[in-house]
Amino acid sequence: MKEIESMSRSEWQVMRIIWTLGQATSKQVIDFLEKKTDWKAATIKTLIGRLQKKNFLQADETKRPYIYQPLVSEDEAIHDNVNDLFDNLCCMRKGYAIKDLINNSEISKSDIAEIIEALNEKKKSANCKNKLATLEK
Amino acid sequence: MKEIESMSRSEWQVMRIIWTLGQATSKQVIDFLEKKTDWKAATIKTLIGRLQKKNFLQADETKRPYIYQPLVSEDEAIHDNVNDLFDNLCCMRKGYAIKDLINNSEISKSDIAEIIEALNEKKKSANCKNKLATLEK
DNA sequence: TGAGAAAGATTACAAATGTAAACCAAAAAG
DNA sequence: CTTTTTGGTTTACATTTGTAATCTTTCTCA
Repeated sequence: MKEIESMSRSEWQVMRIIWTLGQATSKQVIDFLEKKTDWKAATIKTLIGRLQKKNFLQADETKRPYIYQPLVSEDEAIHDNVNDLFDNLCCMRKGYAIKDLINNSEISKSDIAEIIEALNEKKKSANCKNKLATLEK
Repeated sequence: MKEIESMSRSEWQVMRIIWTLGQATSKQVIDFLEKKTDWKAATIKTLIGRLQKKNFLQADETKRPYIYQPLVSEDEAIHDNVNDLFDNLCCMRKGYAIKDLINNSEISKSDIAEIIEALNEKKKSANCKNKLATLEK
């Protein structure tokens, strides 16, 4: 598995664009990010380069404006990030955080249904460690 | 509001301990982290110092082994982090990610119930933007 | 009270990151 | 075909981060 943790915060921004578009040319990435941030084109180019070096991005170099494609999926990346955040979090807080997250997220009705489904499944096996236990290795 | 984003990954580890304990002496932090990581005591001291400088930690200096207290709550920090991650994520993916998160988390039965409650509330107002809309500023 | 241990402060330094200009090669335009 | 523009590569440099040793001030215990 790839080390998502080694992706820096600005690199993450670049990946976001490419994930959403599926693949993209540097121009596309630059156009989007110049609107959203005040980075110069050169900066974004650097970021793309680093992402390639770190093997998060791959360029199809057969035709000229290269087309960059992600080598990690957004799902995988989000998964790693969130889990890293939630790991070692006592379950009371997890519950709270998930609720908070849901309250702040737009989700579709069908997804809501699926999540409730998953929760009902969970209910069967729910059990909880105490606060301090979460600090142990 | 504080800029949680400026907390580095190792600093986050330190905060974790202090959040969980409520407050802590450097020794407590060091003891925990020396078990969990291979950082030297000096390293952890540096991290504590930086957290103070960044105003995430405050030391009660009235008595001698200082007692360090968080100046941001764990809930707030988690909230900022997760939301930052989920922001600009199209809602299909949010749904998926939340489900994934739930599947990988231990949560208590009562929290599960509360989350389901929150979801039912959400259901009423569910509506969704498309993928590309998430890239706009 | 004096010596050693513990805690806190200062200094150090390499690697990663943020930020970008400069340079070079390929494509588009005239 | 030359010129211009665009995309890609290299180089640059300050700041932050990871990692820690050392120095200094307090405690503590003999």
